[in-house]
Amino acid sequence: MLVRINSAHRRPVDGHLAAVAGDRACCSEFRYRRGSEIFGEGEDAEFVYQITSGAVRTYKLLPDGRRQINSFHLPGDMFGFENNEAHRFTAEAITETDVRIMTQSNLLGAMPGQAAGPKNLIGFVTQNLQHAENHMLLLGRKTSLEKVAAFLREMDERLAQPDVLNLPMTRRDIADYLGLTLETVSRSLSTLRDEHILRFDGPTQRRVEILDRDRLSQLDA
Amino acid sequence: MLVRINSAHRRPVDGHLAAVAGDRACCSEFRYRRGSEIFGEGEDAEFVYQITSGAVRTYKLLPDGRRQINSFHLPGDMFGFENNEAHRFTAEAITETDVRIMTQSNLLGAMPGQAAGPKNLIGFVTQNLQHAENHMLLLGRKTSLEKVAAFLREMDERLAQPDVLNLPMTRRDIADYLGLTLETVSRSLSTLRDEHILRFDGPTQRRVEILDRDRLSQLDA
DNA sequence: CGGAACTTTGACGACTCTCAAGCTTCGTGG
DNA sequence: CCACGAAGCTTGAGAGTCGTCAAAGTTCCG
Repeated sequence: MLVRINSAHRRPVDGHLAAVAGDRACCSEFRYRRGSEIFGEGEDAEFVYQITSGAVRTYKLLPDGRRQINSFHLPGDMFGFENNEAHRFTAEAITETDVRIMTQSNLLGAMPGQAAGPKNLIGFVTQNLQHAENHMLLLGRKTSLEKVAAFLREMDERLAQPDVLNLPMTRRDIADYLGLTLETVSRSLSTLRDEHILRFDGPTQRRVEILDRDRLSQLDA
Repeated sequence: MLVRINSAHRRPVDGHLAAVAGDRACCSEFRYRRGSEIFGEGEDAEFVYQITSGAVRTYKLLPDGRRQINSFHLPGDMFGFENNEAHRFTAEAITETDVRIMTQSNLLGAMPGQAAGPKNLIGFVTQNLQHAENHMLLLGRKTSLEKVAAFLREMDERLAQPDVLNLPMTRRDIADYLGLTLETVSRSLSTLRDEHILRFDGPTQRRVEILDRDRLSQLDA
């Protein structure tokens, strides 16, 4: 379910979309409910998205339902750019999520064609590629504990947390990101808790405090 | 070991590098011996490469030596483009390999800044990203037999073989590409042979004839 | 021609998955 | 605000897929 929350002409205040597009022809804002689909694999790619709040998962499915999550997207992240082709994966809101939207063609048209830098389209696609390359190493060659440790380090870094990680995704999401089952994720987290590398904060199991970043790094190969 | 085999001003006759660069400022040619390194992870990215004959593997290593091969590169393929940064993985010649080389800066300078199409840099990086996304699904969620079947389908398609696949890589290379051990790859191939889905051609085990593409596809999820 | 590299196959083991049960948390509606 | 049902999480026991270790045969290359 999609709810429009702003006028189509509201101007963005900061972030990549504005930087990339040169702050023009931008952006509608939309809100997606927890679990709702933003776009589906195979659909024509009409828009590019940037998260203002919430979190998004992008994934592929096998015919029998096995799922591989490519990446999690957090506030500030851009996703859905497809270079004038169909979406190659599905995007869903993990929690209630607000996004800015602009059309792919506006983004392309607004792009000056210059070379390097993280703010242009090549830099954007290259960042995704780099993440995918690192993730292939994780999926193909790391143990379950190493995978979970790497996941926590990634979230720790991306959420830039002073204190407690507030994970938006379920154990199953984490499992499908790491190529594990949710039980194995749970067991690995329990192991890290027993080793006093992390602790769970409060009643929920989604709030995690990293107690020992050094040992966490050691575990991640 | 690197051997120069052509004048620096030989003009390319076809393929991506020429198309991308607009057929100018191109290309020296070099030959690499079996197993020699073309560039190393972390090195400054000076050149972009296109294979004229042979095969190349690109991979990352964990500190303890576990290896994940990102991709195999075959004649016509371009690799090594890094958008003005350091190489993110190592590239090695699998067999004796001839490549065309041009500098990254020439490639960037020669690029007109326009938008879509598979022949420009964004299209090139996007192709790599797409391959990586498919490979994450394979690594995270497919069984050993599905992985080997997918590998054979990929090679069958890319080598565009009328008859027999002549695989340049060892079982260990295949294993490190699929996130398996060489023994598991060997066992899976034997299973496919026993099922009359493929047969080995001649004395070597590197020449494979696909006997039943339909059943091979079914096995690949 | 000889040795190194590669491949296959077997036996065994272990890491991770599957299946299951029970508990906790969350979200919705009364 | 509380209650209830659904969803999420943990933990255990057992099984299975794939990895490890080992040995022998084959191919390749100098």
